[in-house]
This record gives sequence, structure tokens and C-alpha cells, in this order.
Amino acid sequence: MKTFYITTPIYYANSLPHLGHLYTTIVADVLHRYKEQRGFEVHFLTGTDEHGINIQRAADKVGRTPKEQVDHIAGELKKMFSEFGLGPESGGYDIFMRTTEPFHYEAAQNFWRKMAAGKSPKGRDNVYKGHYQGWFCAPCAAYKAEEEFYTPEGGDVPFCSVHERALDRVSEESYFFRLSDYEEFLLESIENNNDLVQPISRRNEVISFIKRGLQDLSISRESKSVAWGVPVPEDDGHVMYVWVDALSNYITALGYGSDYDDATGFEKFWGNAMHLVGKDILRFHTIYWFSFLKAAGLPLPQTVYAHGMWLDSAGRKMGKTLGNAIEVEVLHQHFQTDALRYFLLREMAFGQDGKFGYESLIERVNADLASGLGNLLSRTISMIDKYRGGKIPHGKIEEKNYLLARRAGIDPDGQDIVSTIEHARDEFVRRMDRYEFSLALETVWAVIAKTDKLISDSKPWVLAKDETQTETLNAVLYRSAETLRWLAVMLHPIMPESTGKIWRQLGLTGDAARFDPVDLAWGGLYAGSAIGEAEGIFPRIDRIKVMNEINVNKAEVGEQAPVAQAAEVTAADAAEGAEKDFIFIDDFLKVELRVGEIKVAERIPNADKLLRFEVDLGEEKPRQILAGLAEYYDPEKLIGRKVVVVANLKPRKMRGLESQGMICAASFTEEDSPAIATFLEDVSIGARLK
RNA sequence: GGCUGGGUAGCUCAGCUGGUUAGAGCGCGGGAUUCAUAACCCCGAGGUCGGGAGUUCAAGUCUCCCCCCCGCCA
Repeated sequence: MKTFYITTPIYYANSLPHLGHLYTTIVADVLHRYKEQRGFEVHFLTGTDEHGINIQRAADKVGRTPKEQVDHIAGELKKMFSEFGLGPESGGYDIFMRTTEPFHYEAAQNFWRKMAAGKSPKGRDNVYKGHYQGWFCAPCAAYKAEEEFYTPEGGDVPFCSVHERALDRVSEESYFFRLSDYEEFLLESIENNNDLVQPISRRNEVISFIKRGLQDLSISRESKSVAWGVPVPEDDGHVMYVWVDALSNYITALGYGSDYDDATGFEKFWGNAMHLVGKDILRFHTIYWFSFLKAAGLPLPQTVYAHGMWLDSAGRKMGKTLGNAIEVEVLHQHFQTDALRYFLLREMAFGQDGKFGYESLIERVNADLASGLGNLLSRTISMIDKYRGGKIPHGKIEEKNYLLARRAGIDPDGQDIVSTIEHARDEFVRRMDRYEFSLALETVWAVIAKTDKLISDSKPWVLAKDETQTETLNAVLYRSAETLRWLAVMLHPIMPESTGKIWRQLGLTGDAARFDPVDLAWGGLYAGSAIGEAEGIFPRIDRIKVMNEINVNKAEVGEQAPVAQAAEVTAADAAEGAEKDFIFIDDFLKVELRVGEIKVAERIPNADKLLRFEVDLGEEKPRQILAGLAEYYDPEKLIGRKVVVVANLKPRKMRGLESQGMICAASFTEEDSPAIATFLEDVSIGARLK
């Protein structure tokens, strides 16, 4: 049997689980299920990397031992994975690897011994002892060259330019790996094999990095300065550099180098391995890892694939400082796992960066899943129930009825739909095989659209009233149901739970997971079989409601939800004014009210109330205006709207953004929903109100 | 600074080796319809394809210059 070994990185056990962990693991899980359908015996590894100075420090900080710290993080990760259906109980990962396992110590040491015993491609010792002097960034877990740090004014300790914090001075005895002898080997391996490092753009970066020249790598620390690690064999005074220890996990977990055997085996799976990594750790997984493997006389993996990062909806990196991170807990509370899986694979062109916004997630769920796939299932099941008593009709049309079918706009022999869906299937498989998930899903959705059109065009509700059209109606219903069967098989890796529901509603037994999409043949749905009970698989999400819940939620989760001060006109303000004396026209004219068109409207991360607008007042460029309307309006729906703007209001800053004016809205009380002032007639942008 | 990749409809993006009126999805406006999760179907609006120069019968697509953005540079 063909085998496939898929790995996520083992996640560094110094921070709590976040979207990045979830994303990589979901992608791995999708590939895992897909490859299984395609007939591979798959082994799926994830886990935690638990050694190193950072762990030691993180543990010290919270008063735990390193082991307690890593147990805690590993536990949190497992918990998250199981909440999202990625645990072994849901058919997810096969092994949760932890580098503190005793067998890993033994195996990692054997891996080291093997490297040390061998010669480099240039015939020198792979590992030698020397002296290391330099600066080390603990958060990066990397030594820093001169151009990678700077010394702040008045200080004498340099700072890491990535982490903006002090580097550690390291001056000690160290083992080195003869990386400089591996340039040719690496270039040859990578350049001659397009699959080895993907995507191509990343591969090119790795190549150009190697071409600039490689230096030998320090691969140990004295244990008196870093104790939390795997001891260097035969030399307890040193522990291995975390990356040596961590990378080797991919093989030690398979039983390499120890007696440990989880019934899978190195020989069996190492021949076809794929490492999924974030682009930030690509170098370690290519240059270092490939060289280590070569040094130990082991073959390279099949593929190392570097995926992109999720940015916030404005395209910025997510992080604690900006407070714009997507909360895994919030996702779990408000969204189905399958919907999230779909979104993650559909929204990001795999390999590139992607933007993640709760609003776009809701939009995709509503448009693609509820209105698309879910609705197609719903209408199909409902019609079979209503028109055919819940039994799948046969789909054949006799020749004598061809004319009738044509009259209803239906291709009589169904060849049309069969070739369409076969073609889509081929395309889907081709794209999945190239990890083009987003495109693969687009292909499937084109089939959904086509099927919806088939139904709308043939109008089953009309056919149902015409006895001569019995067969035509049968054919429409059958084609739609059989198409859904195909869709369930194709989409299974992405949405295992929902496709199971589709499967059962079609009255099928067995499991979509067991079908290889390549083997799908038209006609697998048996005429006469009874459909299952109808059940909505993707409920529509009320965008405004859920967005508000999410904001409240985030506040509860502990993120500061700063009081958003809105530039809104309230009745209270107005009422106060009303008690005063009359004003003169001049007073009124001091207020410059102008017509503006909303060009951009969006929520501000973490702000419950504020929306950010860009309003075109016919000036050189649109003005940025903030208004406290987020609880009442869906920003997207406001784009293009003409509104009244107080144009000469003194600009002020809110949440760091300057508001250059005010959008007028009316409301009775503070609690009342405001209504934005608008025009019924067409009016030019920039026109003044008077 | 060096090297990549890119700047196409309000948003996200397709547009291979240059060839008739520049496409898709979402959003927006209108129509039609009722099997369905206010879903589905049809029609429409909206782009001087970053700017400039050039090659060509013909350029989003090739060349050069400029501007801007992303990534990599232990």
C-alpha cells in the first residue's frame, strides 16, 4: 500500500495555542483525509517542541518547572485540537509528538551519533568541537549576525531587530555542524526537484540564501547555561541546539533511533514525507534539516511546503500588541468547525498570505455554504420528499420522452451533466494534488452553481403538475441528488462532518471517506432508496448579531475593549440646545454641512462601537471619519451611501485614528438606534446644506 | 541597499506563448420565480488594466524608465 506521512511543525511550547497552530493543523488534517481517500495509508504527526532556553525562561516566569510548563502547553494544544475535531478520537492526528519523551532523547542522541560518525560531502567530519562567540536571540532561537541586531543609544547590549529585545552574549565551547560543506548538495537537491521545496517562490528564496554562502552552525550549548535540552551524547557538559533536537522528531516519532515503535515505523513512512511549515521556519526545515539528514545518511522528505500567514482584515500582522488576533475560543463558540475549515482553505491562496476577518468568514459561510451547498441539498431533499415520497427516482428518460425533456430544457440522456461533473472532478483532484485548495474548491462551487441553474431552468414545481413530464422530473431530481453524492465525496476531506450529513440525507450507507473521488462513477445513487431526514447543514449567520456577540465576547476574554467615543449626534445633545434661545442664520452657517459619499466603511479591530469611514466630499482626497455606528450598521451596506457630513468640525483622534468630521445621524435617546441622514433625490458630492 | 513577486471593477482575485466589445466571485441596482436556509435564476451598473515612453498592423499581455506594496537577505 502507498504511504503518506504528513507533519505539522511541532509547536514551540512557550505560548498558548493560536490561529496559526490551528490553521497548519487543519491543512494537515485535510491532506491526511484526502490522501486516505486516494488510497494512501497515512500517518499524521503534530506535537510540541519542548526544549530550549525560552521554555526555561517562560517556566521561571510563572514559577513552574520546565516540565510543568510544557505539560501545560501540550495539554492546551491537545484540548484545542480536540475541540476542532483534529484529535485522534475524530480521526485526526495519529501521534502527538513531544520532545521530552524518553524515547526521543535516546533517538535524538543516536541521530547525533550518526551525524558525528559520518563525513561531510567534502570528506570532513560533520561535527567538530570549537568555540562560539556571538549574540543569541532566545525568542528567535537563533544566532545573530551583525546586520541582524542593533545597539540602542546609550546601551552596550545589542537588541534583536526582530524582537526588539536584548540578545544574550554567548561565549563558550560548542559543537559545530559542518554546514559549509553542504552548499552543493543542497543546491543540487533543491534545484533538481521541483517538489522538494514549495511553493516555487519560497524555493527560490532558499536557493538564493544558499548561494550567498553557508557558515558552519553551532549545534550545542553548554549545559551550565542552558540545561533544558537533550544532552549531547558522550558529553554531558552540552545540550543539543533545539533545532537539532526538534527537527529530528519527525523521524524519532516514527521509531528511528530507538526501540520505540508505535506500530507504524520509519521504514514504512519516511519514503513519502511531507512537512507543512509556516514560511517563517522554512530555512530550518530545508537547509538545516536536509543537511542533517544527509549527514546521518538518510533520505530527504518528499516535500517541504511553506504556507503563508493569516493577517487581519486590514492586512496587518496579528498580535497581542495590536490586539487584532483572532481568538480561537471565539471561533469555536460562534462557528462550525467545518465552516472554519472551508474558510481557511478557500479564502487563502495556499502558499500566500491571507486576510482573516470575522466578517469575511460570516460572508463566506452565508454565501458559499448556506446559500450554496446547504441550500442545494435542502431544495433537493425537499423536492424528492414532496414529489417522490422520499424515494430517489431513477434518472433515465426513455427515448419516446426525449422531446418532452428537451422542451423542459433538459438534456435527455444526461451526458451533459455527466461530462461536466467528471471534468470538475478531474480538475478538483488535479488541484488538490498540487495543494491548490482554493482553486479546487472553486471548481466544486462551479458545479453547485450549475446544478442550481439546472433546477431553476427545468422548474420541477411546474413539471410536477404535468403527468407527461414524470420522467423529466425524475431526471432532474436524480441528477441533483447524484451530483450531491459526488460533492460529498470530493468535499469530505475539507468538511468531514457536513459531508457525512449530506451522505445520510441522501440515504446512503457507508462513508464518503471510503470513496476515492477518482473512482466516482455516475449512477452510484440507487433508484428506490429512501432519503434520510432533512436537516439544515449550514445555518445562515446573522452578521450584525454575531459580530456584536463576538465583540462582547472578546471583551470578556480579557482583551481591553476601549470605550469608543463616537462622533455621533445624539438627541440629548440636540435637546439641550433646544432649550436655549433661537440662533441666527449666521450661527447656523458656521456649521459647514456637506454631502459626502461613503467610499470605505469598516469596523475597527477591538472597537465595539466605532466604524471607520472614508468619505468623499469632492475634495482632493476622501476624509477619514470615525463614527459610533458599529452596533447598528453593517459597514459594507453603507458603502456608496450619500450622507451629511459636518465638514468643519475640528479633527480629533480616536483610537489613534484621526476623525476629520462627523456623519450626521438622528436618534431619540442614547439607546435608540440612530438613522443616518440621507437624501431621496440625487445630489452632488460636496454640495452644501443650507 | 541587493534579489524576488506584485500593482486589473467598491472588495478578493483570473487573464498561457501580444489579436475581435478585459473576466469571475462577493457587494450594489433592477427583473423573474417559489422546490429551497429572504435562498435560486436572469439582466444591469462599475475598470483611461500603477504612471510615462517605446516596439508592433495590434499590448493588461513585450522593452526601457519612474512611483508604490509584499517577501527574502543566518
